[in-house]
Amino acid sequence: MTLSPSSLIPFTTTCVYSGTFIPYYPAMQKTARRSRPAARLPGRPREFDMDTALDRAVRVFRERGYHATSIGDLTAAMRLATGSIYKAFRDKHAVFLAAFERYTALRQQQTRSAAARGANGREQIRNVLLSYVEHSRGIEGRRGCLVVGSAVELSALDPVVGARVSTQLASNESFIAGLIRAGQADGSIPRHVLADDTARLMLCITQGMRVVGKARLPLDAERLVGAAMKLLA
Amino acid sequence: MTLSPSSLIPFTTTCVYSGTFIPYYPAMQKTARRSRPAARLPGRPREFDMDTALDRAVRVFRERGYHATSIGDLTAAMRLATGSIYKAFRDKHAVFLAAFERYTALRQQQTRSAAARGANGREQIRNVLLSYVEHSRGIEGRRGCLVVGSAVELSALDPVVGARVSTQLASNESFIAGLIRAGQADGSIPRHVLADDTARLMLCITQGMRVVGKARLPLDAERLVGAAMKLLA
DNA sequence: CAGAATAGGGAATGACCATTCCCTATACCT
DNA sequence: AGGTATAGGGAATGGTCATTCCCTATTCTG
Repeated sequence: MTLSPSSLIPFTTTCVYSGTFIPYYPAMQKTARRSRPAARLPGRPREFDMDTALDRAVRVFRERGYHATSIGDLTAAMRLATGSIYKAFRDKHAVFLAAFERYTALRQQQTRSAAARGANGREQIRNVLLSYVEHSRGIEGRRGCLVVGSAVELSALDPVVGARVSTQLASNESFIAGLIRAGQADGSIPRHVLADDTARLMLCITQGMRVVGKARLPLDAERLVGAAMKLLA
Repeated sequence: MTLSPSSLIPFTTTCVYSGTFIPYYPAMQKTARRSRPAARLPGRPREFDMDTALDRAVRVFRERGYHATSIGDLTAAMRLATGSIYKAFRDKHAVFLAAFERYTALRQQQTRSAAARGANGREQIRNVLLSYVEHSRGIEGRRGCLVVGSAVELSALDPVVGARVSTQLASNESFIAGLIRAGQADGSIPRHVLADDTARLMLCITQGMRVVGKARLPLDAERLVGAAMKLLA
């Protein structure tokens, strides 16, 4: 699969992934929306755990990006044979999208639970920022963020991934905006703070930390967040 | 040229580009450090303009990244035949490095000249931030930043590019730190502002804007920079 | 136990890509 | 004009990659 040749404007790409995304999964098992225990599907049951396999795919895609990851890299990381991958996913692109979903679901969970540990809006934002620094630092930071990676490597070439990335960023931003407004309601953040502008700026800060962390510059959580909290003054 | 397979830690890559970087350029012409007019080098002179060709390469690499850019994409963009590219550069990697240098030189120039239009440290920083937003917005923003792209796509896989990226980010950061200190000296920025911490945070902001802009979220210069200037309060 | 349906695994396939080869063209020098 | 040195350009090459094929294995149904 090749995504298309050069020039960006006019965007004359003959892109395969233009239409609505259909989550394929040939004979998807275990994701049944039925009541538990899930009614057995016909045929031999899948032997590997989908989430475990996707976690491994996530790791490779985070480290190598989309284009530098070969099916061979995926078979090694996911511990599946070529045929098995193509039995479970339409193609490499589908593996990537599934990995992306898995990644964002886990990250969203981590961010929300960091926020939940704060007593008021202000502390919740501080915790979210601290959590971002921790994920952008050291080994974890070097591994990279799949959203940032997709934004940079694929947004302009692949409309499907581009849409997912935008959705994810918008969701992150509005989560922060919500925390700011909550803080204004509970009195921990002054009324004169512009929630939307500040949230967008904080989105830039968090995504920027992932870039800086990937480039191995050291990030100090207390110092960085300490400075950033001025935005809520 | 393939950069290496999977796992990041331990980083067992057999990377070709580990050693010191030698700027190759087989029979580099015109970059002669001699006095003008440059003494003619032996053989047929190069017909194309190196900077023009590199600007075109920069554009492709910004839009498509390193791995998704084929030699065919480069020949089309640079308007050179395959053989001519390999006559002028060792390989694709060398084209990329030359393009990277060209890009960072131009960007540095643009940023410094934006700063120069400010009357004091505070206004210089405002101008730098405004300039970053303008470059991260719209068509230019969608085209992306080669430094951010390299950080995300190559830093972990390619030590040579990784080092260049880190150097560039560090240079951007210390430029900002310098402006903060200048502002404190000229009285436009309070003494209690922590120059280094604030500069690092502003580095995150600028790099984050490139990510957000690449994902096509709209960026409003006045609103974003208005919020960011609180960091200098 | 036969049949249907799907998973596991690995070899085969066809396309594409980075790089090299080689022939031609153009400069300078004597 | 002949020699040397390099550039221009495009065809040939060898390797890699995504994808398909096909054979085997395992489950459920009747």
